[in-house]
Amino acid sequence: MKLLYAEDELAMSEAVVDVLEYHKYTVDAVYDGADALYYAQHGDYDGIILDIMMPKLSGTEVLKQLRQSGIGTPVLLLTARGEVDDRITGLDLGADDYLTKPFAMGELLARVRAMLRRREDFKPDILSFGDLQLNMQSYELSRGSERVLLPKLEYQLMELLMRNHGIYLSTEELLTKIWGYETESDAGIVWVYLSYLRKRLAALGSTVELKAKRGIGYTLEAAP
Amino acid sequence: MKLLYAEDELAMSEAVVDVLEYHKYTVDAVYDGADALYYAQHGDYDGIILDIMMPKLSGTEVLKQLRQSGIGTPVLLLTARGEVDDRITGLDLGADDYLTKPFAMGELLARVRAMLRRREDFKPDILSFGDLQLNMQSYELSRGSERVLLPKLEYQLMELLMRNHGIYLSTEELLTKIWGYETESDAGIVWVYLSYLRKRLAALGSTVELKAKRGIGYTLEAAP
DNA sequence: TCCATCTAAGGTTCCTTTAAGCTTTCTCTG
DNA sequence: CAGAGAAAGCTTAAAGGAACCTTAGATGGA
Repeated sequence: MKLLYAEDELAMSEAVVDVLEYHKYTVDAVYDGADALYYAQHGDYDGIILDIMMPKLSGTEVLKQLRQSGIGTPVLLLTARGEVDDRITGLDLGADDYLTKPFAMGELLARVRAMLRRREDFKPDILSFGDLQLNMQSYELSRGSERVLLPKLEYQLMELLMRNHGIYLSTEELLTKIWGYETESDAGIVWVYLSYLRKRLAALGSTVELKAKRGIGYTLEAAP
Repeated sequence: MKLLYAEDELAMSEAVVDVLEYHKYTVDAVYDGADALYYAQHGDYDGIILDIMMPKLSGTEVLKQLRQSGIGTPVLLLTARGEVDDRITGLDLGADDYLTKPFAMGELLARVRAMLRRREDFKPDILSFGDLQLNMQSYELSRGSERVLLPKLEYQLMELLMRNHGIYLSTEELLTKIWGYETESDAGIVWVYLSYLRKRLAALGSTVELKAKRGIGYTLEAAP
């Protein structure tokens, strides 16, 4: 799950990013409204968290322009106490939720989860494919009674592959979807993690194979 | 989906090309009106994006000459604010849509999608011809329960032939459409791949034949 | 100190291309 | 109209290289 977080106050931003990343989200942080708009339009995010008070472009303005350009990514607005008018404006403009500063991290997480769930219509907590189950709460990959706890990146890669089984995802796609829009890493890092995942599949004795197709990409395949 | 994008401002061009390619379009970029016209007439594009203000030949002039030479490829015009007259001219000349600069990338993408959809109506994920099916997501060619996973170039060739069954495609046409407009390879490589495909058809026991017509080209034919 | 992540390097595989020899079809000429 | 020659088309084997894979060890944060 990839989030964009726009907040101009640096200390605040770092704290929130830490918490979100700890909870396995991929987070791109930006520090003003102009960047927020640019990233939201160019990147491929599952959700956006916008502070309202920002340099260059306010959060509400970013939201307005986003919706005008036809981008429906769910947005959570952060409002300072007393900015009630902005809050109302935000909801009118198509925000999915708002949160008043200061807030508890737990509450932010709950709102983010709710926001993402709401959009997906119905998001089960367990993803299945072949003889495998991926628990999205505990990050455990299991086959019958065998189970492993996946590290963050392996989990994200596995989730992406399971959601798109049967469809080939290119190295570049995996790279930008997991490592972020403007990572400096190259294809090699993806190969390393694909290799890690194959090892996991083998260790679990799964019948699921991670297939590569030269020049096309990767996909999961369940042996008969 | 293959797009031609004509824009003289380099920074702008690069940004847009990035976004379009990220969204899986194949993009050829040119930087003046003369090139735009040449490429549009000689290449095979699903859509064309034309800036109006360009060196050598304006976007509207390019559009006019294109339509005069009987090329109906959908065109999206980019107009700077205030060039309203040009915009109207453009629509009269047969542009499919226009977009005023500056624009949001999301909006551009939406317009491009709409433009292509308008022409294509609906694009299925499975191409069928005779007793064959080609799965465009898994790259599998199948006849009943028999199936093969095609390598990239064989797949592209098969897709092209299936889309144009009954129409003869010349060696040069196949070469430029698959290997690209300015490849150094020659006809021989096409023959090699046609031969590979024949082998695939035989292995699947298909009734479909890949016919050659000397000096004309190739097409698929389903035996009764 | 442990664990997740990344870098680097060497190894492997499969796709693409080249090249060469063969067959078929067309055309030109006697 | 027959036959030679040329051009186009066909097939296969094998080289070459890019894409892919794996591992070991470095790095850095908790």
